[in-house]
Amino acid sequence: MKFEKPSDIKVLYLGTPKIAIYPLLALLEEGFNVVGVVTQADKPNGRSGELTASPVKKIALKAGVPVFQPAKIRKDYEWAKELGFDVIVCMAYGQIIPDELLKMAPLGAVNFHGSLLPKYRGAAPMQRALMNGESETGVSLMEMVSKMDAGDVYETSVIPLENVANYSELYEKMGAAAGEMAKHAIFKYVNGEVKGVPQDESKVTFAEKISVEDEHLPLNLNAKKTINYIRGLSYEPGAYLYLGDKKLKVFKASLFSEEKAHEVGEIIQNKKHLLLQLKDGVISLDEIQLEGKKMMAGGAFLNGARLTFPCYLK
RNA sequence: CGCGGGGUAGAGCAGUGGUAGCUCAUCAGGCCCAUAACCUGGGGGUCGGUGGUUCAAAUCCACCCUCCGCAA
Repeated sequence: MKFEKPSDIKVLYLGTPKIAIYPLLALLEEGFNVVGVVTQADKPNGRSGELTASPVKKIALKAGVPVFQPAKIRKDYEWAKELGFDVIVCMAYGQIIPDELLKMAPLGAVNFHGSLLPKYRGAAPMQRALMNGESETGVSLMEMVSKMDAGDVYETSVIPLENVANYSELYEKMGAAAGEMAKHAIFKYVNGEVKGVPQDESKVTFAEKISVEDEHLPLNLNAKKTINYIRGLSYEPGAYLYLGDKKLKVFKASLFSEEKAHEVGEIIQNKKHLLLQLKDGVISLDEIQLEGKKMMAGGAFLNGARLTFPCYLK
């Protein structure tokens, strides 16, 4: 059975954060018949505690698409039976989707994943790729199967990382790439025009979720790895070190010199740059934020910090 | 009523009742082969807002606005 045009195809879309709006917008723009959007429940936002709808929900409401927000989709998916859809498209939904629900889509279920599979399966592929200093990553359109991120890959789009400043920038690029792919790839997929390629199990790696401990910048890495580590966590959630008992987040760092004249973790006195000694060189902390303060340049921080030397970060 | 830290010169900060300061930036001049270095001098602030206490408030009290960290 062939579909003549996107409007003949009934799509159930699953997604939650900002990055997941790109494929949804692309599908809507192309004229797909999006019969439902599934997203995480509204959550209290920040200090105010106001309930806030997910970015994907906002788009769905604006487009007049019915929204479903099961607290636990593992148990709560009966509503989907009456919906009647041909295909499931997913990106960053945030819950594991039960096989029974996947099977409800006669033409299959696909997911946009933020890595070049089989590398970086899991929760934080973009951050891990940057932290590991990869030269490229990308987005993969893959079949959803019960094993996480293990399905056949239909299409990939490569994103070079050389000029990507940080995770936030990659996040935007990844979203845009997924959106571009969604414009044509879903239509080809439902018409059976693309062939799934099984993942090479011997090349599988995992990108574990970023934990609270991960956010604490380790000082035993070399300068290059440290800079990449910071890059992978910037601007959200931000890698931090302790200055006294306060957290000092570092959003951007650069190599300053290869000197090894001080102790690892020591701040080196300098008028313009906030310099940190590492085991194989000195890095400049260019954009930082002290707990309770705004983000600022390292030099600006030095103007008012009144540090007493020697001073250490840990 | 989740916990907590801020809002003082363009930037970053100090200053808890008595004529508003520091570092950087900026402007002028000087030194120097030269300089982002150094020296001298200058400009720039109704101290988030409103009300109150006081002879006197950036500083104490009340309320409000606003920014941020943690936790969710």
